[in-house]
Amino acid sequence: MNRRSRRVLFPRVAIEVESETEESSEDEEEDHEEEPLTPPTQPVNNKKKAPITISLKRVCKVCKGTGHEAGFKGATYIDCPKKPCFLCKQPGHTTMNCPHRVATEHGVVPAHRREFRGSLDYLFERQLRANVPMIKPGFVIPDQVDCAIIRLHSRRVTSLEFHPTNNSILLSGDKKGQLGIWDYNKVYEKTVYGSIHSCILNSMKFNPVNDGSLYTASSDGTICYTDLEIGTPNLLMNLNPDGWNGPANWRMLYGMDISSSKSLVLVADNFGFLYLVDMRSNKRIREPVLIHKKGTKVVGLHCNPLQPELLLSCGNDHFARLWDLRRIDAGDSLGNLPHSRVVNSAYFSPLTGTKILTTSQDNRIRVWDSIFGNIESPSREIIHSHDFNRHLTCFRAEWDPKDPSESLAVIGRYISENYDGVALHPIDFIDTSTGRLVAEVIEPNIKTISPVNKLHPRDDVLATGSSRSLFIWRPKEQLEPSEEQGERNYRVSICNKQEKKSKRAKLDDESDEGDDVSGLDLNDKSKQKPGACYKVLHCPPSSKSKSKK
DNA sequence: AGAGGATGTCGCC
DNA sequence: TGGCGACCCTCCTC
Repeated sequence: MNRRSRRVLFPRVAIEVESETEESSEDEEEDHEEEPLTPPTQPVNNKKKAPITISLKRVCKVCKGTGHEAGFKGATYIDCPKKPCFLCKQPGHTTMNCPHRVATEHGVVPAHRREFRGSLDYLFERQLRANVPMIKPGFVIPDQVDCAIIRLHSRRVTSLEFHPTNNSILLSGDKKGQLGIWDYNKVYEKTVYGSIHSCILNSMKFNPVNDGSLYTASSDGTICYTDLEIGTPNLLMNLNPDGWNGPANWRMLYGMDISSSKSLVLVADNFGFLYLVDMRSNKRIREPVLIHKKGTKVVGLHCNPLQPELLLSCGNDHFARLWDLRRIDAGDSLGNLPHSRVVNSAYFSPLTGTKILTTSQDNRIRVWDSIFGNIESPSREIIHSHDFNRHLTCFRAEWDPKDPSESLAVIGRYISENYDGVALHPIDFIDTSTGRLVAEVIEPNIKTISPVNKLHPRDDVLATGSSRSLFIWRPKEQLEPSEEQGERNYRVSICNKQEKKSKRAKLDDESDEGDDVSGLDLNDKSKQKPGACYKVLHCPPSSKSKSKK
């Protein structure tokens, strides 16, 4: 086709310009000013082509309407006013002035006091209530990055687990199926096993009788059992023995837990089925059981810490479900916990196992105070921004296993806040008994969202997976005081491309530690060195200057 | 610096 | 029930 005929066939182009002369100061319109806009001449032979309209009006990126704009203005995001609030999902206001955003109570919707008291309530009062401490201790918040490992993984982190006996070992799984092992007390001691799985490592659990080995479940449809010293995976179960036969047949494993008293590995797939594998014989026992709506993903499984027969599952059918492992059959759950959208996670409380904490895509964290009562509605709903699934690992609120009152939970936040001109996504510590936001933890160098968080079972330590990097947080008061106010050193190890690049530049003979670089931005790749100890500006949540307009 | 791609859920037909 | 487009405050690579 020559140039001439191309022009003839091209549809008519109309141009709309902003009518009212706005205070068009620095805006991008000037770019268009001199453009030789296609002339709407020669409308020959273009009857069938719809005219193209080029609009120079300010258009909202979200609703395409005029008169307003949505998007980032500096570090503050402006919502489209025509959409319901992005946080609480209610119409009539935007996230910026959502009452749940600025209130420390974070939007708690308590359940009505129930008059009904069944026999299980009495059982709870008689046998378990005495073990539940009534006085809540002060929370210790790990709010200062102590060390970090940048780009340990080549894809985003999907799961984290602390070693059950070695206090400073953190395991991490990623979207590629790789397994990272990091001793954060010796920051530069890290290993990545690249051939455990072929895609997303969704869940990992230690063998309760051998803490040197790990069970992992993956979207490749396998469970692997790996000795951490050797790193060679042993295939325990493979749901796709015939390879790829299209998405309708490819089975992926998500939720996994271990019932140590029954010596079982419990794992569930993306079609709603639960599989039971005996840990002694490494054989599957009984047929898979449909525990959620057929064809929907079961994303979480959790065994009750005190009652070995109780299992909690959650999934994409908008339910968390309670099961009795002694008689588990399709449709025969002990209880169903309804949600309005997908349930990302559901956990029993870590000590007594009598509470349930769930995270749902509807931007709500729900708490059931007693599994023995009426569980049709939660005791509390806590509004919290975590509605995002694509591109990111799902957000999950997790209990602090050290909190004797079983009320503190940690969860990353999707929505950003403007901290001194930088958009940061905090990690929230929430008192689930009141919904109060106990702390929002940030670090100016972590500019990516931190959906994966794990609190240490014994130490006051928080591990965070953010994009491909890992961070270890400790309470400020437990760290050495800073030399200058507002600044602190933390140890950083940088991996992957950066490491290779640095080796090429013959920097690898430099000392691993003590390489202070003042005011370094970890995102500024040109200034990075491997194994350096960076001095960063500390921006504590208490002294942050949130700009709330 | 900016475009493009990977990616999961949901509602509509 | 299945296909498809919309969602839309990501993050990485080229």
